[in-house]
Amino acid sequence: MTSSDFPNFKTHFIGLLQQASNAVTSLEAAVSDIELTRTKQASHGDYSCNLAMQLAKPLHKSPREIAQLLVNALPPSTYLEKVEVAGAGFINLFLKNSAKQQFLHYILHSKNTFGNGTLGQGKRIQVEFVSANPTGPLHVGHGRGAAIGASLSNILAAAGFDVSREFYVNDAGRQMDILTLSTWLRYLELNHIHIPFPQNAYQGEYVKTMAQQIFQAHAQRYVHQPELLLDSLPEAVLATEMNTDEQLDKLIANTKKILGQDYAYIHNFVLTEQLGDCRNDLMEFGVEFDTWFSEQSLFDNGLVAHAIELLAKKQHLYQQDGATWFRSTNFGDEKDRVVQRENGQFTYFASDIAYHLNKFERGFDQVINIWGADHHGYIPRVKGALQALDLDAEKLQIALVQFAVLYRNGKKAPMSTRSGEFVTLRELRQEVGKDAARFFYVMRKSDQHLDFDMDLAKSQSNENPVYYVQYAHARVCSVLVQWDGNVDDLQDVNTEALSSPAELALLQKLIDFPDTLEMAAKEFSPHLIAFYLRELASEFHSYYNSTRFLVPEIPLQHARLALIASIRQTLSNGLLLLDVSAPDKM
RNA sequence: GUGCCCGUAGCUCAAUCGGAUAGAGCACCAGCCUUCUAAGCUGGGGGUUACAGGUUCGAUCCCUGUCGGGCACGCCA
Repeated sequence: MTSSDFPNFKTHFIGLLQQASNAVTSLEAAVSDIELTRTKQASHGDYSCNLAMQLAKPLHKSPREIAQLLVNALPPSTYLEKVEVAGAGFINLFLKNSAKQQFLHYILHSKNTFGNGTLGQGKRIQVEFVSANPTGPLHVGHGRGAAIGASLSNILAAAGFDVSREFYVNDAGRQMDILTLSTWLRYLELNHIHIPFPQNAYQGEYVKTMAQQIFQAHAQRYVHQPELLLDSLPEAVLATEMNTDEQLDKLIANTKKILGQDYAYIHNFVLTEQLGDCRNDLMEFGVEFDTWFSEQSLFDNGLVAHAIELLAKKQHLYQQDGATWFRSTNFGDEKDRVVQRENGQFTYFASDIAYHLNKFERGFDQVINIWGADHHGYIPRVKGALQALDLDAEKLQIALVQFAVLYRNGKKAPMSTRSGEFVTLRELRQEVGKDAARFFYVMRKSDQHLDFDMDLAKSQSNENPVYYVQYAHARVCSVLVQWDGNVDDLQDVNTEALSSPAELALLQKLIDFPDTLEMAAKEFSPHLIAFYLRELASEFHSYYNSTRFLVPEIPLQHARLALIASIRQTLSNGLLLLDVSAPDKM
């Protein structure tokens, strides 16, 4: 038997049920998408089908009666032990033990490709995630998007998609100007020039670090005329504190005027610095991108103006109060949106339209944005813009990740980048470790709120579920080392001896892996992989405690070793999807 | 005020997009190491799925309402 000729049981049985359905009912009454689910109880067989219940109404017969007709019409299968009608009209399928036992050959031949599927059919899919403003270190909230995006990308790749990972760099906006100003003010302080530091500028220590770097490299090179900085700001303000947006904007404008060409240097320095830090941080978290896409480049290449012109040409824009508006209400948005301000500047939305147009022009079959839940109100206008440009908005799918609320010392911790009071992703990694953090993040469904208790995460780092899974992997490795044989020799051994309930349950669990992976890809749900791994590890640990593997009877020993080697392979493949290591020893 | 998300065991979360007796972990109680790793295993108590109706063979899931929590509602990014 080779790895490629093993059928997907689920697909195989759905095909048989489809044939039975065609024999029993007419085309118009037929159910288009036959569902086959795994059973929760062994007495219900391995797979269950509710087709008969769905056909009860159109056929005007009782579900059990239809179920029996379907069973009678079911073509024979070499993998089926028996088929039963049960309960309200379920059709329960029982897999032959031999089919389960032989599945191990498939796993051991497939090795690290076991679980991979063809759902994606090589379609090009882009996943954009994190895309945090490069104005400070990533915090634990960004970590969640990073972990989910990276794991989902891996899952989609395993499911047969051609995945491109992208980080959208917001390097063109006001936030970058505020960071530039903040750094310059700190730099001036190092030159003993003290100007009140605005409350709403970036307070973090990392700003001082960057100022220090500039100071060390260039001394007083960028001091210029700081006395002009406070021009047109009322004296009264200076006496107290600066904390309004208008004051901040005035400071930025003055800074640009004073520094002239040198403004670009500082701006570029802080951007490069923060982006480098971000890239490094993510890399250490196991998250890498194929493309870092610059927002500024959209302006530099005229793509923003081009996108807006295109909308104008298609009659979706109008002028009001001196600004240019996009009629997004025509596409389900609750109000129209400004794309170009009265002062001629394009809005963030305008560059986002250009960005999404560009994504589509790059020819992706599907585009996924992983956004924080606070952006949900933004979806209708972006999809609306795509529709207005006569693009297929269905190709864009937005996966919302709910907020992570951080608790520290039993209290809600602030997470504002501006104030500088936040727990960074780097701190989290150092305190609980990369593996534990990555696993912890995907242990929850992404559209569920996440309570992140730092104290718990730290104190329980030894009880984190990730160690439970890794421990199962290490245990198998340990047994195989003591067996002292070649694992490849187990690929085709006779596995008929695996007949205990625990062994058959484990076999079925392994068979579930490809289906679980496909489901995770379809539903954008990495948490399914994490839960699957924990369940598989649980069944293994239980089996480990009840059964000896290195028994004298060689056929039995080899069969059991083939089973645990397959478990190890599956754990390893699953952990790899989450970028969690699979250690040989613990 | 309007819109979106959510409410499941003491706590943190699942439940294969409407299926059979709603499941795990933590915590609590009682056991298991001279045998392949005890970061493990076995057993136990824990629930009116926020509440009230509705839809149907069948509802944690779909619809309506109430209560409670989060988020978003800018010519900010």
